[in-house]
Amino acid sequence: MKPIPLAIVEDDPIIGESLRTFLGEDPQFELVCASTSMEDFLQLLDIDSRIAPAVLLLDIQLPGISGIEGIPAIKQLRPGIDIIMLTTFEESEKIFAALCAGACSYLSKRVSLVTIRDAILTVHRGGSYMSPSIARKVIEHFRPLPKKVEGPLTSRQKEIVECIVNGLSYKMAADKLSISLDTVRTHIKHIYHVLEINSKGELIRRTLDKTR
Amino acid sequence: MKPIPLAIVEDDPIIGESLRTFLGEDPQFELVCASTSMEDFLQLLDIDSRIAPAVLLLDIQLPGISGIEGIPAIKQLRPGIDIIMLTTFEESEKIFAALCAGACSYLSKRVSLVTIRDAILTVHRGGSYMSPSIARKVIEHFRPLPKKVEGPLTSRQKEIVECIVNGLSYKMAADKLSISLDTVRTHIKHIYHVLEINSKGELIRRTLDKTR
DNA sequence: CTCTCCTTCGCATGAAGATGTGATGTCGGA
DNA sequence: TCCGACATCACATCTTCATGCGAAGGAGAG
Repeated sequence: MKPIPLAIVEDDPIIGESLRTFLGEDPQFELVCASTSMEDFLQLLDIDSRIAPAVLLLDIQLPGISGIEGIPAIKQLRPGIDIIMLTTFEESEKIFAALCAGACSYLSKRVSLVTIRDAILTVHRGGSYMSPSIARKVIEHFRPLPKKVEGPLTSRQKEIVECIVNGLSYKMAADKLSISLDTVRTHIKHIYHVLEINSKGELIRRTLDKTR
Repeated sequence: MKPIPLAIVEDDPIIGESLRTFLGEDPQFELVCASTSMEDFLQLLDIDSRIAPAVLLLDIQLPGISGIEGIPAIKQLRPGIDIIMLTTFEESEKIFAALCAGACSYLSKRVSLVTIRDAILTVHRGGSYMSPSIARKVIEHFRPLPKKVEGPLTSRQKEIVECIVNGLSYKMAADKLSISLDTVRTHIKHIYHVLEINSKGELIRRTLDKTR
């Protein structure tokens, strides 16, 4: 098992030192880089392409460019890198923003070094750490369709629409639903009247807009 | 602290019994309902509106209507309910589908009863349980815009596409852009070739999918 | 300067869609 | 039992699309 190339960006000297010591001595990791600011880190990655950490421990609160703001740049320089955010406080909004920006996990700095070590291993295996509250927020965010705008269409009509939106022609829809082409036409006519539209394009747009 | 009204839908008699016993004896919970099928559970909720569990333990694999399939109906009858999926195997795809459908957490049946109890409490406090692997999938799913898919279209072609997606016919697009109908056709032909599609519908879908 | 890409336009044909009129059969409520 | 909503099918007509072929002028690269 090759050691996991690891990078740390942390401006707090005490926490930084403790991370470097603990993780640096662990043969599972190879500490390839330890910066105290986003600027330094980005410059390092830019000038030396050999520095290719697999996992990055990143302080969310940094002087200058913050951890969150730096994520896009990091991802551009090292697309495959897994980023674990280190947070002093569990500020939901910021952690959430970090996840959106491209972080794949986060940890409170108050957790034990062993936990951090385990988190790195987990992330490197393709997993992710998430606290219950953040997990809930994430779930609810990526599923913003609890209130389904009840379409005034009958169930059969919805089936027709689904076929059309999925790219089927009238003929193909007719085959799929085992009805005649003319019946499909009739349904479409009714649907257009109800929705007050008059083209396939509008139907697709309308449906796609509401679904998501 | 009032006990948390709890419901269980689990067809496995052994697991169901162990859940009912352990959770039923815990004063933190009030077991208001324990069904062995989705059909039974939905009927119960439908005929007796007094049954209002705050948290539902739901087996993902049920005879008849599965746990996942039943979630929308459950949410319709009891919109505020928090659903914890119980899974025998950690089938990523199914768990993911469940989360999409409206579950807010999940647990392997192999975890301890204490863990299940804690999960219920966590979920009821507004949190969520997620395993590392699922957490990672979720994060990556709801953030599908790390690589901005640069449309391989020329600026003129993008104008054409915009017209079409906005519901204009070729004729209307031609008027709007002050070019001839045949020119619009030509552009569309090129666009179709480049995008490897062959219908207006696909163009609209593709464009709408990428934009958001 | 030649070559390629982009934009513009024309013509032609067959397929797909939009829309009107009309008909039959089922099902559930008034 | 009659009516209305829904689903099914047919025929007709006109519009819109998809797609092939061909062509000309301008901008930029080599």
